[in-house]
Amino acid sequence: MDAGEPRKRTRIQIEKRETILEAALDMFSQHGYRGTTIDQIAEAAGMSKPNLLYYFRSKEDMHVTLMQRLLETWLAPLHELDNSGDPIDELRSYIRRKLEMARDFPRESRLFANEIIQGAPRIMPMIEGELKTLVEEKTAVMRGWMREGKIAKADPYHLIFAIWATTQHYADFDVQVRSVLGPDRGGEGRFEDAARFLEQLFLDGLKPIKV
Amino acid sequence: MDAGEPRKRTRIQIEKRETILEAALDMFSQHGYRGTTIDQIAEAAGMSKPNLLYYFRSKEDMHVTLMQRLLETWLAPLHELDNSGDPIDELRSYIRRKLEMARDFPRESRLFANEIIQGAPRIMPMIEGELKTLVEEKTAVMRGWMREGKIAKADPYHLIFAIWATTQHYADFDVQVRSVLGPDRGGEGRFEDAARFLEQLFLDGLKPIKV
DNA sequence: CTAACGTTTGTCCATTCGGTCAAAAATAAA
DNA sequence: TTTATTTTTGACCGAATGGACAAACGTTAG
Repeated sequence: MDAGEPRKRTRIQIEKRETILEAALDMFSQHGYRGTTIDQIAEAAGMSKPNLLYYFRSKEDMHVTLMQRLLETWLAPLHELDNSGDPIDELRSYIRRKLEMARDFPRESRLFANEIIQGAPRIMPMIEGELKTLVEEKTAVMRGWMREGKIAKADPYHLIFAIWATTQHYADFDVQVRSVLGPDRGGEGRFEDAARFLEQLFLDGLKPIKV
Repeated sequence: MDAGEPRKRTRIQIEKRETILEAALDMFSQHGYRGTTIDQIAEAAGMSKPNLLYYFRSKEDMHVTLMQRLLETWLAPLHELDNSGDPIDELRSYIRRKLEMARDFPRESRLFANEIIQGAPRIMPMIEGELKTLVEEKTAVMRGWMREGKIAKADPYHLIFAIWATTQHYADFDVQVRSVLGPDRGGEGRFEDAARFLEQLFLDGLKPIKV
């Protein structure tokens, strides 16, 4: 979006832009793009609307900026999936990292979910570009592991979807999860319970152990 | 919301209300509550805005009506989980039914997802009521199966979450799924692939088969 | 036909929202 | 200090939006 010159930014500009993005992330992830008003963001950021618009040309400008940063963070765990590591350990670690992201960056997860659910109107290119490329690379890795008999044969695309779905669920559907678990089991411990469960699910499934 | 008298409805009223709800479901599931305008719904329903407002008092009225119907449909598959059936078959069937719902009612799934992601502002009572009760009932069933050694021991709450997450993913994140799978694998067959994968995942997991 | 009731529409309104602008205030450079 | 530059704000604007309303239109029962 930045045209021409590389725009050197003041210290104040850098700081305030950060403050604004933080507030925008709060609002966008909670109310969605259309559901968020510039005034809301401005108030959350502790400044007036015209002031905010001095740092970001438009609402969409903020959203785009957030989205660009987001995908990077978001795909990091998958990037780390290492071809040369022990396959089972690598899968286990990937699931754990992804679950940690759901725990530590729920706003980012919801922002992403909001965008995808509504047809990814603003980030389709990134989905079809970076994300798709990375997934292709990692499914190839998994296929290798399957060929070597290190993990069971299964569709690697759907495996990745399943990992995404199960982990992000704890961020995106947080209120439902907490509500269903109730006050006693819905505390912070729910992530550890989830981690234990998911490890078992992905490694052993649910068939009874044969004796 | 209906006060006092049980309001007998004309044939026309019944039909038009249905048409409107259909259009509203389309719009709400695509653009979210705030992102949808009454004009959009009216146009999709083929009538004028004031005409639409003759059948539904307000935008929220439509949304609430949709939500109430939604949860019923949504929980039906879990309702069918039968204590007296064969546990493995029951789980398999539940997963399949849930996946079929994602395939056949993606708009409903997205509507629900939108609502939950944004903190369930309009359906919290239903989550804490019907949904929670049903989940408690069915987790008890599962615990019974585990006690009898019919399925492996695992946290039944998180098991239900995992089934919800993995199946609904194919509706809610549809554009991402299709985009990643590409034109050749992203066609209608993706649901069959998903069904196969999920069955394997939930029953056997991914550890290599011991020889 | 006519009265009663159900349906539809054009017009209007208050509010909200994204965004502009010029001018004031603060800050940094000279 | 003076000057230049950056930051902040109050006032404003046009478009969009949710909704009200009365009048017109259609339908049907008596």
